[in-house]
Amino acid sequence: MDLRADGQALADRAAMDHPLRVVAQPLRRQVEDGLRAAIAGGRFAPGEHLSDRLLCDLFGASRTVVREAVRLLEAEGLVCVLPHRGAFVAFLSVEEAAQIYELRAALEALAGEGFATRASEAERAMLRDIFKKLSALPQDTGREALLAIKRRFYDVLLAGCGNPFVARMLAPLLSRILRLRATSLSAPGRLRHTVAEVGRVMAAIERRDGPAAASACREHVARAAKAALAVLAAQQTPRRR
Amino acid sequence: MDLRADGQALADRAAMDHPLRVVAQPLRRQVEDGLRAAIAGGRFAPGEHLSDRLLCDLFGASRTVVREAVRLLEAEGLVCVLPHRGAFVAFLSVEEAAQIYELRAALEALAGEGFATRASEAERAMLRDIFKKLSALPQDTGREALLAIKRRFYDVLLAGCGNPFVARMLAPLLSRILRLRATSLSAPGRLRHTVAEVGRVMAAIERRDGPAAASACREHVARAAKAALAVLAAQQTPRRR
DNA sequence: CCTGTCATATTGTATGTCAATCAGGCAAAG
DNA sequence: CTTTGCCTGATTGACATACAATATGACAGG
Repeated sequence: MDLRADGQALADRAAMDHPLRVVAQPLRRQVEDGLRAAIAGGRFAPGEHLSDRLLCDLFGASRTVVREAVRLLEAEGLVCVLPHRGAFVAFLSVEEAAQIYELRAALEALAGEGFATRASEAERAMLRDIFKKLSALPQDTGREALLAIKRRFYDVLLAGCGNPFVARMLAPLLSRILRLRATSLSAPGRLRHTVAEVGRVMAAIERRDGPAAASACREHVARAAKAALAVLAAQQTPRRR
Repeated sequence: MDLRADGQALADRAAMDHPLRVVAQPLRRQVEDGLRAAIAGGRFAPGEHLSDRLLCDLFGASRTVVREAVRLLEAEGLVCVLPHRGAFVAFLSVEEAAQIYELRAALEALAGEGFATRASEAERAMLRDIFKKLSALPQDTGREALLAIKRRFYDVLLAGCGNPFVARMLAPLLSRILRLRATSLSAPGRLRHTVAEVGRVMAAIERRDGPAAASACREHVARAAKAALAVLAAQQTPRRR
C-alpha cells in the first residue's frame, strides 16, 4: 500500500479510484480551504476575532470541524489562537514580511536550481510556454491576471524541481503574503522588471545552470520583496502612529 | 495586544503572565508532543495503524483532542491519514529523505548566514561555548549525548539568525529524520568530521562572513545526508526485495 | 480613582450518536 | 476449486450536547 505522507498523491489516488465523485472533498478540507482563502484574500481584517460560533454559522459546519481547521491555520501562522479567547486573524508586521520573503527567496532558489538540473524536457517546454505568455502581457494587465500567470509559472517550477517538499513549505508562506503580492505586483512599471527577472531565471534553466537559476530566483524574490515591503511600510506607518 | 502568529512568543508571554503554573500546557499540546515524540523516536513502526481508540487510551484523552493532534502531525507529514481507515505512521523512502536533507541544507544555510551577519556578541559567545564542548567530546560519545549537544548548537543558531520562520519550517523536517540522524551520527569516525565541519561554520561566523557560513552549513548537512542516506538505503534494500 | 468580586460569555474537553465506508468472511454460482 | 456477490463487524467522519475552566466587563465598595 502506498503510505507516503504526501497528501496530494493520496488525493490523486483517491480521485483515480472514484473518478465520478469529484465533489467528495472532505468537509474539513472545504472549511480549511475556505477559511484560508477568506483570510488570505482579506475578507477578514487582521486582528479580527474569529469566534467558533461565527465560523460554524459561516460554513454550516460543527464546532469539531471548524476547530480542526482553525488549528491547521494556526500551524500555518494565518491565525493566532489565544487560550480561552479564541482565534484572531494574524497581523503581518514589516519584520515578519521581510523574514517570510527571505525564506521564500531561499526556497524558490532551491526550486529553480532543482528545476534547472532535474526537470524533463516536457517540463521545460511548459515553463517556456508560460514565460512566453508572461512576456507578451500588456503593461496594464490587471493584478488578478498577472498573479494567475505567475502562479502557473511557479506551479510548473515547483512541480518540476524534483523536491515536492519545497512546494509544501512554500504554500503556507505564500498564503500569508498573498495580499502583499497582489498590491505590489500591480505597482506601475513592475511588470517590466518582473519579466526581465524571470527571464534570467528562464535563461539559466535553458542552460541547465543550477547555481545561476538559484541566484536569479533569489534576486527576483529580493526585488519583489523590496517593492512589497515598501507598500506594507507605507500602509502601516500612518495607521499605527 | 500582541497578536503575532508566533507560537513560541505567545507561549513565552503566557509563561511570563503565569510564571507559577509551569505544567499548564494545554492537553492538546501534550498529546501532540507526546505522539510526535513517540513517532519520531520510533516507538511506533512505520506503517503501523494508529487507531483513535488506541491513542485515546494511550494518552487518556478524548477523541476530540486526539484527532486534532493527529491532524497536526498529518500536516507535518509524520502520519498519513486515509479516509475511513485512520492514521498510519508514515514511511520514509530514500528519495523523501534525500529531499528533506536538501531542504534542510538550504534552511540551515540561511540560518547560518543570518547568524553570521546579525547575531549579537552574546549569541556568538553562546555558540562558541557550545562548539567548544562539542570539540571536547570523546570519540566514543553516545548518540544521545551527541544529539543533545548538536541540538543545543542549532537551537542557538536558529534563535540568533534573526528569522524565526526558519526554525518553524525546520522543526517538522527534523522530526521526520530524527531516527536517521541518531543512527548516522553514531557511525564510527563521524564525530571527527562533524567537529571539523561545524568548525568551519563557527569560523565563518566569527569572521561575520555570511556567504561562507551558508556554504559551510550546506556542506555539513550534505555530508550528514550522505551518511544518513547510506544507512537508510542499507536498512531498506534487504527488507523490500 | 482604584480595587475586589461577581455574572456572563466563550473556549477547552469529554461523551454519545448516527451515517458512511472499509476489511474480511461466508455462501452460492460457475 | 475458483470467483463473485453480499453481509457483518469495526472504524472513522461528523454532529450535538454537556460540563469545566477561564477571560471579560460591570458593579459595588473603599
